[in-house]
Amino acid sequence: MNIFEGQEGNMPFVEVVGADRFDIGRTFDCGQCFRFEKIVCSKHECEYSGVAFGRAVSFASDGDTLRIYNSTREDFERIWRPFLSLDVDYSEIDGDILLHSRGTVMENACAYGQGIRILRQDAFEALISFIISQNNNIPRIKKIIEAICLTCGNKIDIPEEMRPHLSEVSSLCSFPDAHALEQLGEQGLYELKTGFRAKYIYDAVTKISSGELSLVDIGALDSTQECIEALCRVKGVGPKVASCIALFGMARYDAFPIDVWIKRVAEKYFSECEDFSGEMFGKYAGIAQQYLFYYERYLGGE
DNA sequence: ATGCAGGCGCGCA
DNA sequence: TGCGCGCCTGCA
Repeated sequence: MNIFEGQEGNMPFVEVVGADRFDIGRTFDCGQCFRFEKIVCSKHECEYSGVAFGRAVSFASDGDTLRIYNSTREDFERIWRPFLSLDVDYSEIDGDILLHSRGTVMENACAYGQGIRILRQDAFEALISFIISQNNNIPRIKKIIEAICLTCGNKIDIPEEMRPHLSEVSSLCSFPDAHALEQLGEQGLYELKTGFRAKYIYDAVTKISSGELSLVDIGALDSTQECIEALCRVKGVGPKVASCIALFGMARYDAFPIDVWIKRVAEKYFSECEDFSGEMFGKYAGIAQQYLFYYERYLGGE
């Protein structure tokens, strides 16, 4: 994997050549993050852009070349390489998953989802986003998150050359911190159409800003099970949401979120298993889950 | 129109 | 301890 830097007017970019098992489209379209959109009229084969870690960024691919717009080399090393998990060996992971789950279902799912990367998102953003996701659909989840960012996130300045790489729906605001959300109050959160989740979000942000709950500490706990239990102390966070936060916000690859799609997978293909759980799939169960989820949801399992 | 969308909390045996 | 129901809202 070779890294190059370049410049378009005032906009720096980084080019990554030869990234193995990395598919932008699948990574950003598999439902793990809510602030990235496909750029329809892109001059690249595939391009997704959005906001993460307080920066507007665009990821564009042509063959095995990935271009990251509006990023310096330093940003790439510090933010985008870990965010995209480009330092993780997915051939080893896929090998381990297939070792644990022999059979055509997992083999097909693994092939179909080839190139999906579990992003390392900001843990706080993941906490709030997945509280919002409960009993909800993806377009509305995205709408609510955008409204939250627009209301109390910080405006992000971008070089003019970045414009064509951004989606119109992007508010160009950072995801707010716990303090900013707390200022909104439960009522303010409710007015952003969060519905019955307003009290859950408010409980989360008050626990975070008071220091009662530390995502850094939770992320450092020994076992993923402990992480999930600690996250479940927030109202409105149950096993599924906590597993998503651990998987997508803390790189706990053994966290295994069980949602309706995975329940369908369990019934359809693993009905003979008495105790279907993440433990069947080994230390990368969460990534196996993502393959199965993507396979069932976007291919209908056929 | 009614059911549903990547769940969870609560009340009730 | 376990299970069923109601929930904000928008969309088909």
